[in-house]
Amino acid sequence: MRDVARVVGKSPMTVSRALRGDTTVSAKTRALVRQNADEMGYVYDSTAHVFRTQKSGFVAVTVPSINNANFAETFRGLSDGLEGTGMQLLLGSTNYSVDKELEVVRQLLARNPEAIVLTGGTHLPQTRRLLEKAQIPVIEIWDLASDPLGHVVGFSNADAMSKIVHDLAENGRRKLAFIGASEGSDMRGSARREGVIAAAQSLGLPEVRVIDAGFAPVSMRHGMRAVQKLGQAIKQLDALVCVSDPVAFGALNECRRMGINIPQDLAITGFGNFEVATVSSPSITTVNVHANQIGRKVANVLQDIFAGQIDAQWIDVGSTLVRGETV
Amino acid sequence: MRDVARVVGKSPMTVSRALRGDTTVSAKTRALVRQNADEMGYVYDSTAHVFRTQKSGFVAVTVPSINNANFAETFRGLSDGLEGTGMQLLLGSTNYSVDKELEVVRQLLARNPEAIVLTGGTHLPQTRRLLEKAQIPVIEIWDLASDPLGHVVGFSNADAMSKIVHDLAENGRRKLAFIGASEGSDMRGSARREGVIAAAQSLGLPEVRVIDAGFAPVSMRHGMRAVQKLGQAIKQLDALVCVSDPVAFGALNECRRMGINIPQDLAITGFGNFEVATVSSPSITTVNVHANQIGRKVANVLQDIFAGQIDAQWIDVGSTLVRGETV
DNA sequence: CGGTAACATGTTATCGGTAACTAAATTGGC
DNA sequence: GCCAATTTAGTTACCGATAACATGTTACCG
Repeated sequence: MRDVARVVGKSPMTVSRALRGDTTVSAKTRALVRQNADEMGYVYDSTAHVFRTQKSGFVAVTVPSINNANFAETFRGLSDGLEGTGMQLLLGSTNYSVDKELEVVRQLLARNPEAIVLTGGTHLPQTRRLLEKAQIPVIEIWDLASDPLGHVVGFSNADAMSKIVHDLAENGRRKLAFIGASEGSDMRGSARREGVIAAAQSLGLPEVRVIDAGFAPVSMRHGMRAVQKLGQAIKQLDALVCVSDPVAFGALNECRRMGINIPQDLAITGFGNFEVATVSSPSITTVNVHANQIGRKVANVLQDIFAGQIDAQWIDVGSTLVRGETV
Repeated sequence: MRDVARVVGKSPMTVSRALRGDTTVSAKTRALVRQNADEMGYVYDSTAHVFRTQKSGFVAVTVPSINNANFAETFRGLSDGLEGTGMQLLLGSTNYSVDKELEVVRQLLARNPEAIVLTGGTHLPQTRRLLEKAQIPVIEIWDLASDPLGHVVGFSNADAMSKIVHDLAENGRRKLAFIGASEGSDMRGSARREGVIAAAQSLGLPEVRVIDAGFAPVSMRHGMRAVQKLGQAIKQLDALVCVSDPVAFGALNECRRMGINIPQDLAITGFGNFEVATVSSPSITTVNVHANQIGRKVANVLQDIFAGQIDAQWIDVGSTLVRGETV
C-alpha cells in the first residue's frame, strides 16, 4: 500500500480509502489509485485487515459429528442461509464430548469468529467462561438450552419423544425399552431417554427398560448389538424406542434375523427422520426435527445480529411425528 | 498476553514463548504461565499470529457434500492426522458441481490457505488457473486425477468396479445394469460407470444397461426410484451394479417390495462400504475405498509439504472387495 | 474578499504476537 | 571462588491496514 501511495503521490491512508471505495476520496484519485494498484500487481492483504479491524468474516460452528445426516443438514441450511453475506463457516467437531468441545471452542475462538454456533446446550463451566469472555454472540442449537448463553434455536427432545410414546400407547404398546448411548456420553440422547421415561410415566405405562448401546456416536451396528444383548428378553417387550433412526434400523434388521415380526411382535421407533427410516422396509416410525430449518433459522438470527439487533432470540422449531410401518 | 505476563510477573515475550512450548523458557515458568493463562480464560489470538508470521494456518478442503459418510470419514482422517500441527481446516462444499467448485475455491483462496485439498480431479479451466496462480500446494483426492495439479491421493474407480464385475461374473451373472447419477452431474460416478462397462466388455458380457437415477447427489430414494422406473424389465437382468451403497440399499428394498428374491433372482452391489451395507439384511456386496486412510495420507502429505518436501506425491490407496449376501 | 462549510487528504497510534537481538542469571570446570 | 559457557528472560521493532483525529483545500456565501 505504501508503494502504491508513493507511485500515486498520495498517502497510504488515501490508498486504503480509495481501494475500499470510500467516497471521501475524490473520484479522480480513486480511479488513479485503483489503476496503479492493478498495474503494480498489488494484492490486498486480508490478513492485516482482519487483524486491524478484528473482524474475521467467520462464524464458528461446532457439531458433535459431521458424519451425521441431520447435523450435516443443519450445517447446509446455515451455509445456504448465509450465502451472499460474505461470512464463512469455520467448522469444529466435538465427537460428542464436552472436553473435546472445550478444546474445539478454544481453537475456534482463537480465529476471532464474529459469532459462534454450538450444537447442544450442555458445556463445561470452563467453556461457558471462555464464551462469555469472548464477547461474541452465541447461538445454541438443537437443544432448547435450559440456561442459554445467548440465542437458542432448537426443539424439545422430551416433547418429541412424548409424541412417539403416545403413538405407541395408542397402538396398545405398554412395555417399552429405550436404546441409547451410555449415560454421560450424549446429552441429547439423555434428554430423549428422560423424555421417554417421563411420557411413559404420565401415561401409566410400566417402567421403561433402558438399554445401553455403548458410547456416542451410536449408529446402526450399535442398534444391532443392543438387540443381540437383549437376547430372548426381547420377547417380553412391546416396543423398542431408539435414540435415532440408524440405531432403530440396526435393531430392526437384527430382529428380522431373529425371526421377530415387526410390527406384529414388536414395535420399533427411531428419531430424526433420516433417509433410512423412509427407505427401509418396513419404514420406521420416527420424528422429523427439521434439521435444515434449524440451520436456516440460525442464519436468520445471525443476519439479525449483524444488522445490529441484539436481544436474545429463543426459537422452537418443534418436531413432527412421521408414522412408518414399524408401530 | 500482556495481562498474563503482568500476573505471572514476566514479560509478554516469555508468555508467548511459554505458550508455544519453547524450551528456552524454564519448565517451571512454562507451567506457571500455562496455568495462569488457563485460569484467566486467556484466548490466544491466532489472527495476530497469522499476521505477524504471514502464515494463515489454514488448509482449505473442498468436498462434494458433507452429508456423505465417506467424505466425512476422509475429512475426519485428515482432521485427526493434522491434530497438533495447529493447522485448521477450512471446508467448502461444492454440491457435485464444477461451477460451484470455482466459486468455493475462490472464496477459500481469499483466506490465504497454505494448501488446498480438492475432492475430485475434474475442474473448470478457470479453477485450474486460479489454483496455479495461487502458488500453494494442491492435493487432489479420491480420484486418481489424470492431469494432476500437484499431489494426488486416491484410488481407481475403474479398478474398484472391475473387482465388482469380476465377482459378479464368477457367480454367473451376465446381464448387468448400472444405476448412477445423470451423466455430467457426478464425475466420480461416471468413472465408475465407465469402469463397469469396460470390465463387462473385457469379460465378454453383454452390453451393460445404464439407468439414470437423477442428478447427484444420489441416495437411497434414488435407488428405489430407479428400480421402480425399470419396472418389469428388471426380470431380464442378472445384477444391479449401483454407484454407491445407499443407492444399492434403496434398490434392494424396492426389489423386496416387488417380490424379487435377492440374491436368487438378482444380484445387487454397492460401492463405498457404508455402514448400511453391513447392517442391511441381506448385507450388500461392496467395495471399501478406505476413506479414512485417504484423509490420513493427505495429512501425511501435508506434513511433508510443510516440512519442506516439495516433489509431487502420487498415492494410490487401492480398494478392497467386501463380499456380502447380495451376490 | 474574508470567512466558513464541505470536501479531500495526511498523521499518528494501534490491533497482538513474535523475530532478532541484547542482557541477566545460573551452571560448571578448574 | 573466578570466569566462560550455558540457560533463561527482556527489549525493540516490526507485520499492513485503518480508526480517530488533525490538517489542508476548494467552493460558495454575503
